[in-house]
Amino acid sequence: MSLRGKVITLQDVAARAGVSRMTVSKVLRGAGNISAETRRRVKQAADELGYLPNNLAGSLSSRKSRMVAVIIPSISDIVFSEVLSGINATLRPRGLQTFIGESLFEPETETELIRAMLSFRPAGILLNGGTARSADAESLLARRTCPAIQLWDCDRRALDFSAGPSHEEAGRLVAGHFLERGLRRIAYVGAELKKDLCAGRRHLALKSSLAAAGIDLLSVTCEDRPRQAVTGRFLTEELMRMRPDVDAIHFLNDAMALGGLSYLHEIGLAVPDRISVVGFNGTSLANAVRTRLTTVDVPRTEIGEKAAQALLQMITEAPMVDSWQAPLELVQGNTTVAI
Amino acid sequence: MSLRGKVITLQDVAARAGVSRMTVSKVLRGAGNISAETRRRVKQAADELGYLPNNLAGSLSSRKSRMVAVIIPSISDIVFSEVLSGINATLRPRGLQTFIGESLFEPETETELIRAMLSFRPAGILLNGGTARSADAESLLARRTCPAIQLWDCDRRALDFSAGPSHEEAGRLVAGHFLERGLRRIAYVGAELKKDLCAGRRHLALKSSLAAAGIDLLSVTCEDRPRQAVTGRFLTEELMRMRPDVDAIHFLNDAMALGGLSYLHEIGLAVPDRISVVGFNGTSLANAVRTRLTTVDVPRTEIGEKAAQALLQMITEAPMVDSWQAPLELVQGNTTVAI
DNA sequence: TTAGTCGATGTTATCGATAACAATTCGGTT
DNA sequence: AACCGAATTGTTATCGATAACATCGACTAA
Repeated sequence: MSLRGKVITLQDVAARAGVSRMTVSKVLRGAGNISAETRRRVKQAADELGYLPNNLAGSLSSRKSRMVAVIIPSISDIVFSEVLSGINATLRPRGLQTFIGESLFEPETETELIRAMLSFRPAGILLNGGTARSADAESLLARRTCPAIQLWDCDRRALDFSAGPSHEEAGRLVAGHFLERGLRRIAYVGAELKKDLCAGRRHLALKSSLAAAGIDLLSVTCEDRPRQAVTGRFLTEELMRMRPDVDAIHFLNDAMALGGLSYLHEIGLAVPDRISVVGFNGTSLANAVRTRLTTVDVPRTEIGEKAAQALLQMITEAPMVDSWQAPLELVQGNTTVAI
Repeated sequence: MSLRGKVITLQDVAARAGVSRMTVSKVLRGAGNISAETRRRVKQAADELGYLPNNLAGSLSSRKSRMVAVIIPSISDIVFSEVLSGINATLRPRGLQTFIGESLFEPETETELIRAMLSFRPAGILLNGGTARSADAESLLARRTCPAIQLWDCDRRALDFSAGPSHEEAGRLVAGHFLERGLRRIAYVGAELKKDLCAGRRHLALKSSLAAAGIDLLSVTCEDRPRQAVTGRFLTEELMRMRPDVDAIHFLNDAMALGGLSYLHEIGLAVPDRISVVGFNGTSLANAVRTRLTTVDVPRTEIGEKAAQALLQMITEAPMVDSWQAPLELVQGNTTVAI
């Protein structure tokens, strides 16, 4: 398909306004000293011609960019999309445009995205910390010419700044919750732990905290099912078959926890009296209409905001710290009605 | 913050491999006839130097791009993120990278995104059809130099191709469902209809189909609350106060329907025996663990795939049709247990 | 009057690649 | 030996902007 003819360039605007290219460039960027009259003429000419600047040329020439690359594992996961909202809300008013890529938790896809995005020489790059990073990705990042920020993970301090919770703290928090209540037959239910490294670290922290108290954590996980409600339900069924006397379960996330909850409800186990259930993320707080799940609330939007603020600081060369640890809060639910 | 020194360019690779810039360019793009030995040397030199092509320069020079711009209203809305998955899955294997922007249903934000993305001269642009489009946006699109595709809306055929359902058909489908069952006290519950034009058209189609059967649709909507479960619940409460004898409700989407459902369950109204409830999207099919809501299923992933396929065709100049209408299916639920 | 200053605009080189075409090499023909 | 065409590699111009500096006139100060 072929679309209209002539592309309007600075030169065309300059000709129409009766000035040089440079003057047009300055007017449109709001740079330099240009008289009011000339500004008016140039703007009018640009409008009349419908001039659209070519960012490829502009950024190439100035070696500056207003684009920020963001790579997250999954767009449909509300967790990441809320982090993204925080990023957008902070960057957009400052004139920076975010470009989003989805890695699907796949290291190769992430690598390709990093390559593609860096090849546009962005003003900054924000990456999710949860994915395993390929050697190629590491070396691309090592040679970057813009600030890089790690999201969602504050334990692994790889780049210029990190914003996210300590997943190890999260694991300990949940362990403490169970131990305080004197629970001892504790299980963990999760999926795709090999892909989602953060979840993996929460799991390990839970396991070792419990081990320190002489408790052996029973983990029911699988790698080939999605980290969603249906899987939570399915694995909980398995768990209850294997060990019907379990009295506490920590789920990888809230979605899986709600799935598990529905099964526990169905077989008549009272939550939290007979069995304690804890999710992760706090997404259920916003979504649930009746069921209030006990969960670890993570300030998702704020993580995005802090990351974006850090980026802005780095772009403007301001001095700064190198990480922001998101506060975690264990929120008690009222789970008597299953979903 | 200042990041390392020298940026590696084609010239550096050329020098190290002992060939000209042009040869390096050809090798790395896989173009032209280059001897195996030269290819080897060039690739090795590029690897050793850690060369990363500068897409700004490349695309500027060739006036070609491998980037595809996608603008959706909301990233956290699972509906759009599933469309996106279909797009990504189709384009990525063909070497096209998608860059995503979030318009938040705001015409000005959408306009700025269109401007920013077009100024990178992408290979194509995919836009959601649901948002009102500003005059500026229209004129930017009119002057585009790449194919443009409209997503999620097949009624308004503005661009080079449209992929999505007919929202008017959806409204009629729901009307038919109610009428077949002899229901006559019918209500509609929705939010932000001014922003989401597609929802608005579904609503109007429902209203006029019912009017044709002599039925007056009662609409309970508001503009200042999110299109989510809590709002569905809240508006359903209002509705039931205003008109307790209502026997059918169509909700803007599944999330709102589930919110409404929980309230109906709470006040003891049996669904679907006493009152019929229909959602929209079919997202509940995947998410619900126990509650199966009656809903209009939209093939979200497939919409993304069809749109991406059309784009690929246009890029390669192949002849083509100008729209794909997504099939809709009204799926019966088993709603006896509220969420 | 004359240099100095400032504001407004223009000139030239450059950013890092690719297109289009030119040049070279080389084995095979006649 | 001279020539030819295919395969390979190089040269030059260009993409559309911006940086850095040059210019020019008007106005001020000595």
